[in-house]
Parts: sequence; structure tokens; C-alpha cells
Amino acid sequence: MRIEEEIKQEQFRNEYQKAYINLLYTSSRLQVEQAALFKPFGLTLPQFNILRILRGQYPKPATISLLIERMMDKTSNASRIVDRLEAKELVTRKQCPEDRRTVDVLITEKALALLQKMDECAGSGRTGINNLSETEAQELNRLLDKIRE
Amino acid sequence: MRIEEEIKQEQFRNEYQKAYINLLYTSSRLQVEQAALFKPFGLTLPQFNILRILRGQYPKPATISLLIERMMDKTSNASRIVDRLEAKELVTRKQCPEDRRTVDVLITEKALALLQKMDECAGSGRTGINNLSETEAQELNRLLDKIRE
DNA sequence: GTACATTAAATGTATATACATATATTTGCA
DNA sequence: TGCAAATATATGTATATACATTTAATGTAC
Repeated sequence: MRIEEEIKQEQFRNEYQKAYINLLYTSSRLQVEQAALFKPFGLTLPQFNILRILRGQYPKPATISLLIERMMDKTSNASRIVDRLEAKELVTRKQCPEDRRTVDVLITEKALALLQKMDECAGSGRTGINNLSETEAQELNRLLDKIRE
Repeated sequence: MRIEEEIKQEQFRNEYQKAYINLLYTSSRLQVEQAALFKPFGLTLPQFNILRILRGQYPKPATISLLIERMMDKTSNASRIVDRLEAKELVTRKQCPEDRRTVDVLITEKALALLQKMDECAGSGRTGINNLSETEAQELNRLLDKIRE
């Protein structure tokens, strides 16, 4: 469906405004879809993202700072997301002896198994983005990078 | 900056995964920038979006349902955003006599003046999206529509 | 070595999002 | 008419986001 119909707005100021709104709207749509995929596994999107970063580090732990650095949303609150993962026994947290200001966050076996299962089932990357051809995906990456320049 | 550097991840599974993450990241970035522009005016992004819809309807009122229909994030809670706008005297809310289930939400003069001021100052549409050429903006719109097909 | 700045993480508060449920009203049909 | 289904909005709870502040530990200059 064209963006005009999606939000019932037939007129945009120009192609730029339309692209702007289209970008935000499409991103939101993809996130809603992905959250729905994650729900059966009891994870929210930010929780999943944190776990993915931790898996990338495994078997090394990560500090909260490192998590923030790699998160897409840098202003979200890594501390509290880790709180919830800890409550679900998906990560452990312990003070780092070398620098006692920092905390070693480590993904648990339980979480690794969960991610494995999610990889096999839903999360294996089938989204609307796959409607694009390889060339179109490249072009999209180019345009997005240019927007952030 | 390339998306690889932005989130310190050099490798992606493929061009699609990279485009997916790039899309979400770029959208988030634009929203953070826009929120910063709005802050001096005491408005959040969702509050601004509701006001814009109401201005589009003015001098007619809008129901909550209409607001939801036109909002980008349809699952957000229009009722409570309207609560806050009402507290700031930017909208009025009164039960609609024809259908007492519904509510007439009307933008106030104060809010119209505020939007006017915001148009003149910051919000006049200068964002990263303007880094694109007209043709590129069109191409972006096409790609995004295709993703949502 | 003490004082001050810096850094890492946690916490507090307001707002927004996600989703389930409640309440009031209207619609539609037996 | 009467009553169930549908609709419009509001509310409750958990989580996340945005931003300011606090606390503890470390680094650095004197």
C-alpha cells in the first residue's frame, strides 16, 4: 500500500517530506512485525538486541558501556534492560575486579539456547526487506548512509 | 558514517540484513534529531504529530479514532497523548452530542500559534533527507513502498 | 597523598509504547 | 422491544525511551 493510503494523507509538501514520513513509517512497521515474532519467545526487541550483542562477544563478557556503544538506540537504558534479562536468567552480572566501576555482563547457556531456537524458527530474517532485489538493497543502503551524512 | 561504523559491526549476514538494520537505525537517528528540535517548544514527537493532524482538520474537530487512523504509530495511545495536550491547553476535548461514545478533539488557538512559530523557526523540514537529490528521494519512496508490500 | 575532574553504572521522573481489559454507547437482529 | 455484538474511548500494567541526577571508583594535577 502506498504511504498516502497507509496514513490517509494524499498530499505531501514535496518528495522529501514524503520520503521522511515513509522512512519513519516503514521502520515502525518492520519493528512491529519483528516484535510480534519475538513475543512467543518472551523477548522484547531491545532485549533481543542486547542478547545478540552479548552472543557476539561470547564467551567474553561485555560492559554496559560496550552494550550502549553497539545498541541502535544509544539513549535507551541498557542498565534496566539488563535488569530484566537478569531476572529471566538470560544474563549474569558481576562487578569487574580490574575496574570496579564496570560490570561484566555475560550471556547464559539458557539464553544461547533460546537464541538458537529463535534462529531456527522465526527470526531467520524473512521480512519485507526481502521484497527488494539484491541491487535494490544495496541502493537502499547507499541512500540511508547518505541521509546520515 | 557507514552503518558498520555507527554500530561497530563490520560484518552483516548479507545486504538485506544490513539494509534492515540501516533502515531502523537511520529512522531512529532522524527521530532523535527531530525530538531535539521540538524540545525547546515543550512538545514531544507524538504530541507534535497529533497537533499536526488536528491542524489539518481545523476548524473541524477530530475523534480519537481519526487520530489513530492517521497516526504513524497506530498502537500508541492517542487517548493519553491527548490527555497531555489537554493539560497544556493545546486541545479541548468534549463529548460529541451525535454519538456520545466519541469525543471531539479540537486544536486551540494557542496550539495553532505554537505550530506557526515552530514552522517559522526549526521545524521547516531541513533534515538529513535533504541530502538526497529529488530523484533519490523518489527512489527511496519506491523502495520503502516495496518493502511494505 | 589530597583534591578535583572524569568515567561507569544505577536511579528517579515523565512520557510513550504494547497489549489486555473495562465502560459506555450504539447498532443490528431475533 | 430486548439483547447480543460491535464500536469508541479510557484505564491498568509492564516495558522502553529521554533526560537529569546520584553514587562509586578511577585518573590526574598539584
